Amino acid sequence: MRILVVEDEPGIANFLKQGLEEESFQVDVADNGVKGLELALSGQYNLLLLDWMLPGISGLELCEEFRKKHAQTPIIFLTAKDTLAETISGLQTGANDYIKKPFHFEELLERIKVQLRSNNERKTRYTLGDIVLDVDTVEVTKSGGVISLTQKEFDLLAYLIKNKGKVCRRTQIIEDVWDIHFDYNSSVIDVYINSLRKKLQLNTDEGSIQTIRGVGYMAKEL
Amino acid sequence: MRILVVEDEPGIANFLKQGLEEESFQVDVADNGVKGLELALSGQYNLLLLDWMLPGISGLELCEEFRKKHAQTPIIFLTAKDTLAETISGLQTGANDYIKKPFHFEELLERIKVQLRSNNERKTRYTLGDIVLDVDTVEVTKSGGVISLTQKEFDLLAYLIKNKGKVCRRTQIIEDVWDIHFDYNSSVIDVYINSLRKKLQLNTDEGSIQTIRGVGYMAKEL
DNA sequence: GGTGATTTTAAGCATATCTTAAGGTAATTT
DNA sequence: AAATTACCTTAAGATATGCTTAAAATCACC
Repeated sequence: MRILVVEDEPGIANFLKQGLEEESFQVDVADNGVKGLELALSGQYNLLLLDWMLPGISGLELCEEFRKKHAQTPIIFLTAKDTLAETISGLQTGANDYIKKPFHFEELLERIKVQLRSNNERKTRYTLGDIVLDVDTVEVTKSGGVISLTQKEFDLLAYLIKNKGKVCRRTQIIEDVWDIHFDYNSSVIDVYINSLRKKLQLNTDEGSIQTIRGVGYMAKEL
Repeated sequence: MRILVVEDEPGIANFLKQGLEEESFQVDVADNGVKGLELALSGQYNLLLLDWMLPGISGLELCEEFRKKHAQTPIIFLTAKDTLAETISGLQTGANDYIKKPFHFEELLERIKVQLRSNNERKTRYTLGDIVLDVDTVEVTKSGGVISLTQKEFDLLAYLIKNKGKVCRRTQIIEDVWDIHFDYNSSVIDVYINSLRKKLQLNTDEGSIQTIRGVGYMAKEL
């Protein structure tokens, strides 16, 4: 579960990052609205934690802009007492919850869990290194950039990533992705693996698709 | 909007009833869990406000029982400090939010509004770029000018815009817009997409309807 | 029942996608 | 080291999908 924290006060930002990482979330921090929006739009996060007052783009603007593209991702605002009223009206723009500063970390944590639970009943996004595969939008991005895949390419990649870390046998792949339940002798899989590796520029560096000779393939984080 | 308050302390119960009625909610009060469950199950409420500690059936049990029948109605717990930890775990049983006693009425009110908003989706106007679709008036405008659409065209556009940013599969569209629940092999969707794109002059510029080959279509802001 | 608007079907066309096949490369076995 | 096997890569033919148009069927209203 990846969380993006957009907060300009380093003290609070670090406190959040550390606390959330202890709860085994993956946390990125942006210290201003512009950077925050950029990161958020990369679409790799399961939840956004936004400070209301930010230099550059305000949390409200960030929220509005972000919502145009991503309707699902939950957003929680961190808000100081003196801007509470504004925040509340800001909830109309698409935030899911807010919490007043100063807050107990415990409470924040639970609010996060509520959002993730109610939203993420079904997992819709999978990652492999900096590759993000979104089942809802049928879209694959690598370091934020969209990679255009065909349907079969997408299906195969999805299958491999969903089974990331496990070897997928050729017979399983041909059954589950191609829906062929009898003997086959074809190199379709090879062809598609090849084109995936090309399009995603998978060499040997970061998360890649390994071939397990005599067995099949495996998606693996490095 | 009807709210059910289940609270055994008369002071708090009256305070809530009065405050919420001033905000023009219709409020019923039950002073124990059994009565509360009974009323709740009648299904006439838009939101439940449950005290955690109740004589008879506890708020937790009430929540669990109620959720079996009504998955949608939002539930907010009122919880004393010394039962906070329990409440938090209680959120797992299906509550949507909680608020600690003592609380500011303002905050409770806002949390109620958040729940009612996010749940009720009473949204009547949707936008895609400079296209505005109004469900109430069944009218579509683009940069202010009215575009005349037929019923099916309108339905399809509404479906796509409501799911903006998410891919709508052809099978889903044919189910939800055409109400066809068996196999189909027809190009109705294509025809209607075509006529929408024509009437709305959607080329590639601003917010448009993308075709996701092999899957379906997606309305997307640019 | 007739008329016009709306909805659906059907067919031709263009093109993206899928599959096959064949020659090349790398690993493994004999 | 040669032979064998499995995999990679490329390109071309086959297939499927979507776009467009026009005509047929259906619906709604008078």
